[in-house]
Amino acid sequence: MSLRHAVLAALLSGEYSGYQLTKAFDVGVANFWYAQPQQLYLELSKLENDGLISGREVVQQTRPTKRLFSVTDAGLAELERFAAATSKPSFIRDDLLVKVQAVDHVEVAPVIEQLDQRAAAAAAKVEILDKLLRRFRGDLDEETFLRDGTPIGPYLTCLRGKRFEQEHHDWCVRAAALLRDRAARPLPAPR
Amino acid sequence: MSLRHAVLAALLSGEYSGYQLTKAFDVGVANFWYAQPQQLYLELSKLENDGLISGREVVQQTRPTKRLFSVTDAGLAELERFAAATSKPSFIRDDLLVKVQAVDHVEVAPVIEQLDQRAAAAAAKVEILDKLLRRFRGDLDEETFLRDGTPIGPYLTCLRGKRFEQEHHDWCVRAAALLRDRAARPLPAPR
DNA sequence: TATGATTACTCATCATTCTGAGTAGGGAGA
DNA sequence: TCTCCCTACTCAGAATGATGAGTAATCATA
Repeated sequence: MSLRHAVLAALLSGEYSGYQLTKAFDVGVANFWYAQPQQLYLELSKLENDGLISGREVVQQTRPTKRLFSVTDAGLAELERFAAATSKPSFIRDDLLVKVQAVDHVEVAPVIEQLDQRAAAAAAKVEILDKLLRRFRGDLDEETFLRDGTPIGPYLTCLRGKRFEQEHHDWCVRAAALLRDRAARPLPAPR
Repeated sequence: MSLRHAVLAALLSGEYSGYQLTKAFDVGVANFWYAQPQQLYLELSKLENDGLISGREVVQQTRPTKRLFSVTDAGLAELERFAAATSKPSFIRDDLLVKVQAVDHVEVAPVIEQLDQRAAAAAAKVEILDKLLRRFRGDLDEETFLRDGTPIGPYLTCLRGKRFEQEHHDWCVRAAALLRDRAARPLPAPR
């Protein structure tokens, strides 16, 4: 039950509509959770029913009416409780890694292609996150911001996300180059 | 539907019983997937029913009888198909990151404590994976192994896992130190 | 003046993962 | 000898997440 808390945590940065959240979940928030729009809308209504967030309608002339949500005191208390509870260990769960694991026994070409695609996507993500980080810290340099800037939470998760993407990128590039090289040269037949 | 393929990929390295797999899923295999023992046993029986793996009973004197599974030709074909299909984007999904995201609004102490615990766990994981990597490559140095060694798949995923844990560790240590420092000094009240 | 993209959401259902509770025998240490 | 831990598994059901198919109005582009 943690999309729940991811949404709560995301709403701490201000009021958001479901739609805006779906956008945020594509960039910043995706550093610690990811979800489909439908899941977000569903979670938002559950959270509202439970009184952890409250929504207010905003009528717009040119666009459909939207509902902006913000965290209630009960929501904050729930986050407090959640933050103090023990968390599950983190782990990677990645289709592509499964494919690489099997690469000695299956066609390499499609795997290499996917590694290339991933590398490109990760690089793009790094770019985006870097911009986000710069926007967070304004004209402060990183060291200063980390010491005194606020909010520090989103900055730290963003930092983690950027590093993750960078590592992912580097690994993809390296693995792709390597597999390409091995495929080009004759090798002793894999068992 | 990918625990399925993770299990298949794991079984490529040889015959395993369900129990042995649960152990492997705690170390090497956890680099690309993680699952509870119960899930593994269930998945194994499904895979066997679908003819993707076949099991043989091994009676032991001193321990309970076990079943060792290996990938069938159909299983290999399924992996082949899977490897060529497009994969979903990877992302972090981590409770602790959610907590850090909210850290400006909740008690820091328990979050810091969890960061410490995570850092320690990640360091231990790095150790384990490093040993695994050394065992994989035997007396070859890394460069040579990456060029010519086999199997290369497990080595690459292991490498990725190690990097992930290392990054995770570093981030936890840094974030904990930072939050500790900020908590010790008086700061402008968070919004 | 179509066409497609964008904002803003909803509903239903399926797939997957997680959790708790058991079973059963052997070995090791107090 | 009592208890706990390790091997080796099973079953059922709850919780969580993913997917497909809509609705409906506005706006920009061709």
